[in-house]
Amino acid sequence: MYAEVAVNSPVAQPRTFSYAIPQGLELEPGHAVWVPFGPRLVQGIVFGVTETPLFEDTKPIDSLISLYPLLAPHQIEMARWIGDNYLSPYFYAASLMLPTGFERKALTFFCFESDTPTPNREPVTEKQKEILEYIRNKGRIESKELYKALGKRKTAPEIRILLNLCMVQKDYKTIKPKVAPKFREYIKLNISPKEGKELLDNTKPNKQTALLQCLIKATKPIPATAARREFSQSSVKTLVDKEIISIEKTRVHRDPLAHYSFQTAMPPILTQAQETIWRDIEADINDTSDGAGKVFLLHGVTGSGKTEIYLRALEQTVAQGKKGIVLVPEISLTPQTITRFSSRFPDRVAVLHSRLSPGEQYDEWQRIKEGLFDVVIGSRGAIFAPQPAIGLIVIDEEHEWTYKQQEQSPRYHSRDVAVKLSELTGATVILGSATPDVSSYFNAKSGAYHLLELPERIAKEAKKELPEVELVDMRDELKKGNRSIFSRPLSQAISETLAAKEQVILFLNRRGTASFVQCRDCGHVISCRRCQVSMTYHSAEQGLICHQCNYRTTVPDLCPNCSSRRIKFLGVGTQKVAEEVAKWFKAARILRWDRDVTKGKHSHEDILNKFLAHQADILIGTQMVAKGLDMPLVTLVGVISADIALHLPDFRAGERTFQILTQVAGRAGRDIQRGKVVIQTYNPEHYAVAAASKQDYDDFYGKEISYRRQLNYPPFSKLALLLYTHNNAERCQKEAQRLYKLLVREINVWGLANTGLIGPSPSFIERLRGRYRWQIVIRSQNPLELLNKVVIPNGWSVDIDPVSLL
DNA sequence: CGATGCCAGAGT
DNA sequence: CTCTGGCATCGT
Repeated sequence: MYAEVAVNSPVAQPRTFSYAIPQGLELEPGHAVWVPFGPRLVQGIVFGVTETPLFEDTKPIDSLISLYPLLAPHQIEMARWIGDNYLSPYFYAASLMLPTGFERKALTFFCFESDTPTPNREPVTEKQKEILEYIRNKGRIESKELYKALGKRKTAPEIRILLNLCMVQKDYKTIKPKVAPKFREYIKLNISPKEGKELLDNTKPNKQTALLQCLIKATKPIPATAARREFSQSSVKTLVDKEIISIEKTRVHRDPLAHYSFQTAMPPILTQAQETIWRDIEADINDTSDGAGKVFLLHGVTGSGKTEIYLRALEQTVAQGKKGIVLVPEISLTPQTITRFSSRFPDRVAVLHSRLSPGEQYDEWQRIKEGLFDVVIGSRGAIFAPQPAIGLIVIDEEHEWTYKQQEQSPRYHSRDVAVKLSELTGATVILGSATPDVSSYFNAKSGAYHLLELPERIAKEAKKELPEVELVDMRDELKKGNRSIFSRPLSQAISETLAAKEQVILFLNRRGTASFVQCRDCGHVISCRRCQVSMTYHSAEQGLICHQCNYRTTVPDLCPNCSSRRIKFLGVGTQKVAEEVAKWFKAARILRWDRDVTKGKHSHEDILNKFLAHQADILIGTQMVAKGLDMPLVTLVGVISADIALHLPDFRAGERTFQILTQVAGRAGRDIQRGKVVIQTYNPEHYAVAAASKQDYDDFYGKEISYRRQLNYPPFSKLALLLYTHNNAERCQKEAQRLYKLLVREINVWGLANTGLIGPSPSFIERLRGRYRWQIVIRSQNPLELLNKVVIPNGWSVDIDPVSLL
């Protein structure tokens, strides 16, 4: 029998490699194994078992890593799908689903075998004798150590000859896993309490008897470390030697929720609106026939009760004997959120996210696989939790781009993985958002997903109303001589709110560093006439560059729109805003919340708690302040500038702006007070800003989707972003141009008329960590058509369905 | 990824 | 001619 194995190596070409299964080894798909690969031993995952090999000259599998398969059959299917669709090696795709710390390496050793060459041919050279002598002295030596001592360049080829002559032998040693189960030693009494008491009565009191006394009285197991500390090492050891006590190792679980306690909560009664959509979801959860589950897109404004629907759906799923996975954005994984879920499923909730320690991740994974949890709640990667019998997947705030892995090789999107998972397992999927991703909404409208709407906030009285939004045209402010970053309506509103002892959030959408160029009089932004994206100012070249098509131009002296001379480079950060606030509102206590001040593990929590406790009046921050957190005392939200994200050279700029403005506006007045939102902008007439100020998703969607259709952007096409990075600017550009030509040729050869290329052009972030970046975007109905025909050269990264083109 | 092989350029 | 650094290639 033969196994198809995905090996831990970045090879993309053959996706699995064939190995012979040694006699007596029972293998199933999903087993983890060690296999010889090239000159060393690597880890692999068995993807399939066959009678005949797909490759003639197979080597045998070295050994088994896990006694039981680590992956379920549907997970192997998933790994295949991820590998094929995101163009990543199968092993990397599979390792998303493996426990933390699974990946290990094997060391290579050489040992002395014989003085005489076995196929007795040529005499061994002096150099070979020297190496052989060295190895003989050491007996067994690690390859790296040998190379360090004798020089790799000279030694490595000679070693190969010595191996061939059977004078030296090679073997491997696998290093220990980085993460392993944790054990704690407990003391066990080997005699009955009665015998113990008798013993105490007949012995003179000392440390040993004190310990014994303690053990007899104890109601729960006593850890050995505590006993040694309390009563001395030797007394414990002596009692062990006398066989009165023994030390037992017990597996302990590193539990991220160990320090929380939850009160059981009862489900509230659903509102009429909730009840209506609930029936659709309930029907699909109860439908246990084979085939894919439905994908629901739950579009509901902030405070409309989406979470209660998720909880209901989870309860129904559990009632069907199945389990659920809930994804929330990393930033929302607060005690608030976890409590909400845990109080409905006491002790049945596992959490999984990257801020847990490796040990915690490992233990949660193990226990999830054992089926101990009804609900797994976590961030992006939790979609791969080994939850048995998945019946429901919830993705909250589905429009969030943290669900897309961007930085590392399987550049997957959790939403798309969830949809595939539903296909494989029949699980129901609920995607929830107040501002759905345009592509998701399109899918829902076109019938691929099922659209459910919750149009109203569910609360009493004033709370039910959405906040009042005021758009402030900053051009008017300038005309009236106000040059500060606060418009008069905003500074007045801040004063009033502070006077009422309520809280303010100031939001600044500041991402990246490059500025855009804007006319101070008419608000006109210089943009590329071919791509309709704003052009970026580059100080090095003192000019403007389009990051989509590399079109270059100089900064005009006069505004092309109104001929004003007042053309400015724009860009203000949270730091600057904080300084200004301090200057203008001297009495206000200010708190900043952005990436600069959230380095530590609990810093998010600390800042939030401080603000919730009203130890600050004004919270100034970036995206983080916009997320779905309840801050009851906040009655004013000020958006310093709605425009920065708007002019990023990305076709999703409008969507981003709309989402972030709508989300941040939703922070105001979540309690009894009616909230107020002030949005400052130079583009009050821009559809994304205008729609956000009305909190009107349909209006925004209508305009955005027609723009996408017109310019053939997703969802009307699919994109793939090819990125090349290099230390040398010129080589980077050359390589990008070379691949571009190659791609053009392939498109012509295969007649892929509907495949378009955008670029090559420098990335918006031109240089990152000292490396230059150039990119090419493939745009077609299916970029894989082209990508599967070309071998993407070394050094390029491929991102299918990129979430950003920067 | 890590071993290997090949090539060009520097030092002899 | 050898040594070195930089690469492309290979791996079942």
